[in-house]
Amino acid sequence: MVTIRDVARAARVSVATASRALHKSHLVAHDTREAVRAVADRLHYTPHRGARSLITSTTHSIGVLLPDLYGEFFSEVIRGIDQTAQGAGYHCLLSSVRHGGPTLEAALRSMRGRVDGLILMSPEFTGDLSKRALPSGFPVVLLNCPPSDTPHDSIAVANFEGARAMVRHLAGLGHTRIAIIQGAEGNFDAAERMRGYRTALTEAGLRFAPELAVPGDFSEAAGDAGARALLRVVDPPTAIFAANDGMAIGALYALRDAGRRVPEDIAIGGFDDIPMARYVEPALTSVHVDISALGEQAAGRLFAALEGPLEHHVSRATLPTTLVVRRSCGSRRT
Amino acid sequence: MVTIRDVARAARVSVATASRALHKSHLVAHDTREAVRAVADRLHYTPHRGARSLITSTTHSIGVLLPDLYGEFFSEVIRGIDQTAQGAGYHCLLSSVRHGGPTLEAALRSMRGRVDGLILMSPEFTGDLSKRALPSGFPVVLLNCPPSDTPHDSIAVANFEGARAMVRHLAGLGHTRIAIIQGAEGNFDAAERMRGYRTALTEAGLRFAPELAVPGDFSEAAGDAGARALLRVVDPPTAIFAANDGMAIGALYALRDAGRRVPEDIAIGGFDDIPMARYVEPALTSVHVDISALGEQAAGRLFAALEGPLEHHVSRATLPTTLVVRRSCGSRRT
DNA sequence: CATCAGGCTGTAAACGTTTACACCGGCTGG
DNA sequence: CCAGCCGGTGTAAACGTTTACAGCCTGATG
Repeated sequence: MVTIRDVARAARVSVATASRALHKSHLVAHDTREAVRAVADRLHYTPHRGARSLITSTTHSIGVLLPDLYGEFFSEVIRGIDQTAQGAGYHCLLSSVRHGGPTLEAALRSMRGRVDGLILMSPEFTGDLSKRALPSGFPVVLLNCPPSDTPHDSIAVANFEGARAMVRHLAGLGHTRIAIIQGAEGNFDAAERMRGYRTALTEAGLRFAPELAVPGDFSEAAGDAGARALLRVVDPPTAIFAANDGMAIGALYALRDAGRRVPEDIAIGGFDDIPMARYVEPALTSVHVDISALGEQAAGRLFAALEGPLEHHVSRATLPTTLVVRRSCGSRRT
Repeated sequence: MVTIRDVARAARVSVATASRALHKSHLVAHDTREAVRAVADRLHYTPHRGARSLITSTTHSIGVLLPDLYGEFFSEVIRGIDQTAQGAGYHCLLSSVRHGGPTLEAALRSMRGRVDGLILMSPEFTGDLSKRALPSGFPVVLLNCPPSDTPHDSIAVANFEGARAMVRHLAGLGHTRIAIIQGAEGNFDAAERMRGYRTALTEAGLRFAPELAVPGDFSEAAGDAGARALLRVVDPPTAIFAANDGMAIGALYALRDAGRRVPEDIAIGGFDDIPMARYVEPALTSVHVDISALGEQAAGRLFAALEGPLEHHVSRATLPTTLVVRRSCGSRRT
């Protein structure tokens, strides 16, 4: 391994000068600087990050903690984060907290000392984190986490408003029996979408019917099963709001299989507006979320906190959603 | 920040004993060890990774370099890698090499000194990497990269065999005008699938017709456009092989829009077998790839090289694919 | 001419670990 | 009773950086 000492020796300067030439350039004479840089280049010198971080107590990396990774949702989030991080000269240390695996706290511990800040996405996160696992004042941005009293920035998708808009739209089309296939149990996004559903029902003067709210877990299979269950209730729904597009597509499959026409017999709406939504048959009405923007903003907030930790006050942002009407809800052709 | 000195002082032992108590436990008396650990716990001590890596010249992280992140393909790969890495006590430093962004070499440089090994996925990778950007002997596993003469392990999906099996199947159903919607230009996966397509044609006694090979880029929109183009050729195809499922779904959309029935008028096959494939209408015949296994195996190979660098010889593995026949190709109902 | 400023460079001390080496008892075996 | 071993512990040196401090030289100012 070639160290800065080797560079200094080869360039016939001291290590101090070498170090300065490489990144505090204004303190060193022009010729010396160029000479050192040439030598460093020739020797393929790369500074040892560990040693540097020992001195500066900074790593130029951020940690990204996600729940189990699946679907294009996460790759979009990661893309947004990574893009912003690269722009700021940071690296992303990624870790997923799987259900069976090590706990959130263990994951946090293992990241301590490796990262300057953290983006934590944990829709099932219950709240009391920073107390134990993190140095107080450690920069953290919460992504789609349930609100908590911890003093951290947070960014979330407007789940409530999006779901509400969808259900309001369905009600506006004259539906009175509107069902929901819910997201995963204990999931914050799922809970918020459910809340939006109920609120929209009330606002439309409709009563919440427990038999029209079936459980799900965001998978296509759950949408399939959910739709089948809904077809069996005594006074079946004329519209179904699936808490994400995957389940909506599963539901489409089940309805087709049962001989129901969409949207003529029954309307369907999803959530997320994944790219595929407009290509299924019928094209899926959904709630559009700019997922990579979610990642970008989270990273952006984190870097803001990192670069200027002065006068930082906790912010809670919400990423807006927009209703995208296509054929599956029957309002008009798109 | 609480250091090992603090722990040592609080436990009334030397730093050496403290250090040993924490991970070379057999060298220290039972009581001392427990005492030190209790203190470390109470103080929330976490070792400074930089300092440790300075001594051991090891980081316990691996770098993961991916092309632009999109679709569920990548989140699956990452999932597989991360899972294996966590099992081995490693972290993943993730970076994507975007088209407009910094070059592959820059990305490699920025990872130097931060990671013990590297997983590089770059279907457009041209070959001459290790020479300059990496210390020689640095453990690298290549994922879906074009074969090169660099002395690195590599793992790839059996693109050629999968595509060949698909096209052979279509030919076996009696189709003689079989088209392909190709993957991205310059992409190795795409090229291999194309090669499988041509080989299968030849094996079936069919002639390659250039007008039946339209370009694409793995996106739904490209599948849409590709299918429309294919409908316009003078003697249109009776079967289409789309180089991935996204394009196949785009093609389904276009065909439906043009009033063609699938599979009665025209058969369709995809590649990847994404979860959604079985839920579209008609259910999509595809080539199944266990994507997360790809990541797992890559990580596995890397750790094998890291833990025991002795007697390591370059290996090239191929992840098998299986043809999944569903309704879209018309052979039978599933 | 003496002094001083300021640009440039070098010396050496830190940062938090791990570990080679030395040390110190107490026990065993001759 | 002594030599030697061994389990348990401490001291201090390394790892590769950054940076405070000091020093040197040149040129300008009094």
